[in-house]
Amino acid sequence: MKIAPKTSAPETSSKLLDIVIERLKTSGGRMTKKRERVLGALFTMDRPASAEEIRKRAEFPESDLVTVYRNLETFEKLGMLQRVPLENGTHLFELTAPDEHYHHLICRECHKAERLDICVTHELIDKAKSQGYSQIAHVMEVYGICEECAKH
Amino acid sequence: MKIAPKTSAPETSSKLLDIVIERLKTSGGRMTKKRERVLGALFTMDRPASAEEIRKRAEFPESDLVTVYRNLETFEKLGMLQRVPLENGTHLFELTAPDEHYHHLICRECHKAERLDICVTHELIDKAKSQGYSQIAHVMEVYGICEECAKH
DNA sequence: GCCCCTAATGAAAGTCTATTTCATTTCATT
DNA sequence: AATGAAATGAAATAGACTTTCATTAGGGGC
Repeated sequence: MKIAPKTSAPETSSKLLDIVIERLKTSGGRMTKKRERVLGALFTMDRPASAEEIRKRAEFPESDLVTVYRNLETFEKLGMLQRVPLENGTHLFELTAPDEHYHHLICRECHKAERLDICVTHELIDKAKSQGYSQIAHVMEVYGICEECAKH
Repeated sequence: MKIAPKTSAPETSSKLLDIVIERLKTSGGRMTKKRERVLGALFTMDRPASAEEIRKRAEFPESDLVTVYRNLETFEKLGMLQRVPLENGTHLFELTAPDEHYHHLICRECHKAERLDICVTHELIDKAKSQGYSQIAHVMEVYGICEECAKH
């Protein structure tokens, strides 16, 4: 399956679902029953969730966790799914608008993550404090391919 | 081993090593030969490194990776070590000034991480671009204990 | 210097998220 | 319906990190 390059398509009034389906077709992907259920699960979530939570929400047997992972990977490559890193090295997953990405306020204990609409560190922390969060920590890391690696 | 509360001690001219040792003693910890080697490794690093890299630098046999992890955990609890999350869910580690923390510019390929002195997202990205990084992505997440969890 | 308590270590097994392999099934296009 | 590639299922694997438990060794008190 080839994955389409990330184009900032003109934002029409079509829903996220339509965009996903369109991108899927464009890239040679198919809409299967399982994939529909995973998508459905992602759509009903109001916050990022773990692969395991998504499996349950899609009403898949435990053995189908691998299908969830594979679908998440697909949506990620389509530029419509974001991986939210937790402090323990695991991830939550969430559908996004095309090629968008979000930041979150994440409970260190229950891992509930809620989306934030600001993107500046001290504002984020103020926001967290004002919402009653304690023991606040944050990560902000920039990833990229360095010039040296880009040559190879 | 009890861990001392994070106090912002008045910044004297004492070196980082002295501070680590002092905090260690205060919290009931000991300075062992192995710990000295791990600390030594951390001190000679000019950038965050993986536990495995630290093991090599400390000239430990492979079986002592667990000792590295345990020491990293100790230093982290002392408020003098930061875990830098990578995109793949693993971490790099780096000594920090007491209760400080840093952000980094990390190569998505070789995982080389260099410290940044700015803390605002768009500035970070501009900096990354100006340094020739490509395929730039970043994470900025805020972690904390939510009010609900704090009650339990 | 010697005791003694407790922290730290060593070895090995265990956890857990996530990925890979490969045979089989299923989609969607012709 | 036939066909070729994509998706799935089952099971094994990867890999970072943790835990258990017996043993060793700091370092304060004497």
